[in-house]
Parts: sequence; structure tokens; C-alpha cells
Amino acid sequence: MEATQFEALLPLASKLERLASLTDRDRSLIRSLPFSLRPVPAAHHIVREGKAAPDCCLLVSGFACRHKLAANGGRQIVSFHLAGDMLDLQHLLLEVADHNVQTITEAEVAWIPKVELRRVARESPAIADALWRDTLIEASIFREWVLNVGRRDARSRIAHMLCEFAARCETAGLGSAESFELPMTQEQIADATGLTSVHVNRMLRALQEAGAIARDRRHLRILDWETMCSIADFHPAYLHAA
Amino acid sequence: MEATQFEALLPLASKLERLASLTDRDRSLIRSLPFSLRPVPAAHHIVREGKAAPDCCLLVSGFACRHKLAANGGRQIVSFHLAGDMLDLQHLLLEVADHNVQTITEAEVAWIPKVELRRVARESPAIADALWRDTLIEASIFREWVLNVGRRDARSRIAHMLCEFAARCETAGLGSAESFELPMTQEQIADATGLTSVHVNRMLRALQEAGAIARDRRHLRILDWETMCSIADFHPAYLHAA
DNA sequence: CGGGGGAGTTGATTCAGATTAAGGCTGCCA
DNA sequence: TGGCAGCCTTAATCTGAATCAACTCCCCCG
Repeated sequence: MEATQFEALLPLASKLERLASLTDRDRSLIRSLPFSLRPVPAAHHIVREGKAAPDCCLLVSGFACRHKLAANGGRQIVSFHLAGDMLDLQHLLLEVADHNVQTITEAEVAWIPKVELRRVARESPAIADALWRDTLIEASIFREWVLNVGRRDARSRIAHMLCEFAARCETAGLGSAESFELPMTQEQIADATGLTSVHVNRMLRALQEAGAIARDRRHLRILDWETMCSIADFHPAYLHAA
Repeated sequence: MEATQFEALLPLASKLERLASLTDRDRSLIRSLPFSLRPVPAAHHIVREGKAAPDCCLLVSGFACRHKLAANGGRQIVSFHLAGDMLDLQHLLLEVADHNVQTITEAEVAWIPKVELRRVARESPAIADALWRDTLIEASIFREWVLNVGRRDARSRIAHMLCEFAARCETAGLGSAESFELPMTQEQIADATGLTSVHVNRMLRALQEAGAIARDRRHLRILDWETMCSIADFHPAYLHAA
């Protein structure tokens, strides 16, 4: 638990900066957070359903996802996460994890003791607001996912997932919305959209043949953002990013 | 905006009481909240997507739901609400509504000015915690809905929706989990589960013929809670109710 | 007390997406 | 450098749920 290597907190700091207007005192409070930084290999569980955790984890680099398992063996990914995201803010106030968190790529994770985070939140109303706002935005994204999985056809679902991921990468400063690295496999896209990987493959191909996207290995370019948004039925207001 | 008729805040008060341990000072702070109480007819919009609102609304009696619309004409209900629920806590910190809120039955709604609610949250850490915890639990329910709609078959989806509603009614003190009034139509169940009303009808019938439930008009009895939970793949931990 | 409309029920048909089963590419490690 | 493993691609068949179309039963309202 070293309080060193403050750079690890930068993605979080810049995210909170986007969510509320911070004072210098707020910034130094954030810098005061102790944490322990650990590398995590790809496809590795960080949080397991049913377990309690004394620390909150912050994704410093790499990509992760949350998922839940159904009794029939199905897996549903409920969110993707990138650098700067708190992976289990809910642990701050809820005892037991109701889902799993897993890395997609190699990643670095900073573990911050719950008590410290709550202390900071209590001392700074702005930081408390920012964290709360973050959970509200996350809830908004979940609502959109319910709509996506419940009422859109396969092509729109996948297009929507891609648009959302592109938009979030851009606001987080990880490449542009029109050209970016897609860290997840087609099977993971399937688990996020409620489809099978075979069908995801078909639909990606269809999007490509329609001229909406271009793919090269894990690199994705959105050739026509406008038509892609219209295929996806994507309206970024729900991200509350502005 | 009369501060009278304090009874209207009782469902909220008892809900917050369940979410955090309140002091007498917290209780009198809640009682100090000004609000304006209004009756709302069934099937009436309370909050509209894209609109901003200066007040937060609290459901005092009756039932409501939140929903979003897809470009293809589909409607997805993302949550059901009962007395004591804050229908738009997200408005406390986010400017624009990203979804609609609509009554299912006749209802009474108390409008509480945002500033007052934020004042109370700032003055009492316990109330702030309770409200934040409420939004975290709501997010957990959304995650479960993504799983439900994305990875379970029609029968399980509907059974799950029924179990969840039963459990929530019981903890809110509105009848027992085994026998309760179902306020929504089959079409609304369809919009919540990502199915059509025709298919919902068939699956309800199937659950009935399997001896899991009994229906009489809008009244529902869960005859065998254990098997119903197993059909539904329902594990109430995600409600974080205890 | 009779008529109209919303909700529930039932059956026939169609279709989107699942399942299954191979084959092919790329990168890694022995 | 050759073989293996993971991921992607393609095609054939199958199935759960949608769609379309009546028809019934309440319940409300005149």
C-alpha cells in the first residue's frame, strides 16, 4: 500500500474533473489517496460475484468488463470499462458483489481502501458529487443496454455497442471515435449484445459490406459516423458526457 | 408548494430507514422537505426524455414505470416502481432526462425541489448515503435486467420479472411475495421482458399449467416459491434488500 | 341493459437468430 | 519450422418467438 506513483491516479483525476468542477483542495485530496498498484493478466477475474471486498479498484490501464452468469450457462456482459473507470464503486456502499469483473486485455489496477475513498468523498462535496454522478451515468448506460438487448435487432445492437464504445474512448482521450482499437473478441461482443459469436460475425461483415465500418485485425474504423449512428439508433445524450 | 400533509413522505421515510441507520435529526430533516402533492391518472407521463426538471418526483401511491423508445417503434420498460420510490433521482445531478416515466395505475406524486433535496443530502451524511445506496441498488437491478433480457428464455424472463416484483412489493410492505396484485397488463410485461404480448400470454399460461402460479384477473399467487425461483433463475442477492 | 373498447386468448404462419459443424488464418512456443 | 491453440469465417439446418388474424370476455359508460 504505497502512496507513491501518483501518475496512476491521473485517469481517475481527469475523469472526475470532467464530472464536476474541482478546486485545488479537491485535487490534492485525490492525490492523497493511498493505493496499491498491481498488474493483471488478460482474462483474469478482479471481482467475483458473492464476495465482499475491503478495497475499491480503479482501472489504470487496459480494458475490463463486468458480467453475470445465467443458470442455463449463458453469460451476459453488462458493461465495458476503460482506463479511469472505478470498477466497483458499488462496493463503497453495498456489501456483496452482484456480478463479476474481469480483464479483457492486460491491465493495471489500483486498489484503494474503501474507508479512504469515503473519507475523501465526505471531505469534498465536489468529489462526492462527481462519484455519485458517475454512478448515475453508469445507471443510464445500463438502461440503454436494456433497450439495446431487448428491442433492437442484431445489426443495430452491434452498431450501437460500437458507437458507444467509440464515443467513450474518445471522451476518455483514447483515440478518435472514427478510428480506434477494439480490445474485445467477437465472442465478447456476442456476450454483450445477447447474440452468438457466429451471428456477430455475420453482422460485422454486413456492416462492412454496407460501407459503414472497415476492419483490420482488432482495429476498427467507422467510415460514416452519421449512417452508423442511424443504423445503431445511437443518440449520445444518455452518456451525459457534455 | 405546501409543506403540509407530511404523511405523503412516509413511504420515502421508511425506505430510507431501510437503507441507512437514521438519527432523529435525519428524520426531522426528511420531515422538513417541502413538496407539492398531485394526483396523476393512469397511463400518464410524469417525466419525458429530453426534458429538464427543477423538481424531483416521489411516488407516494400507485405504480409507475420507466421506459425508452427505439427507432424501430419498439418500447422497452426498464423498471417498475412502487410507493416510496424516487422516480428521477438522476435529475438531482444530471440535467436532461434520458428516459420517460409513466404511471401504470392512478397514482399520487410528490414534487420535491432539487435544491431542497440536495440541501438535506448535504446536511446529513446518512441521508446522502441512503440516497446514493438507492441509486446503486437501482443500477444493480438494471444489470440483472440486462442479463434477463439478454440471456434467459421467455419463460424464465417472465418468471424472473414476477419474482422480482413480488420480492420488492413484500419488502416495501405491499402484500406478501406469494400473493399480490399485479398492476401491469400483459403488454407492459412484454415491454419489460423484450417479448410480445401474445408470447407473454402463452408463457403465463404455461407457468399456470405447470402449477407454479395461479391467476385471477389481476391477482397473482405464486404457488411454489422454490420452483418458481428455479424456473426464474432468481437469486434475490442483487436486490441488496437485507 | 345494451353496446363498445380494452385486455386476454388461441391458432397458423413466418422469420430472425441459434445451433452445429467445418475449415482457415495468425501468432506463439517448443 | 512445425504444430497447436484461439479466433475468425462460412454454410446448413433447426427453433423460439414474432407476426397476423380472429375471437372472447369483462368492464365501463351511456
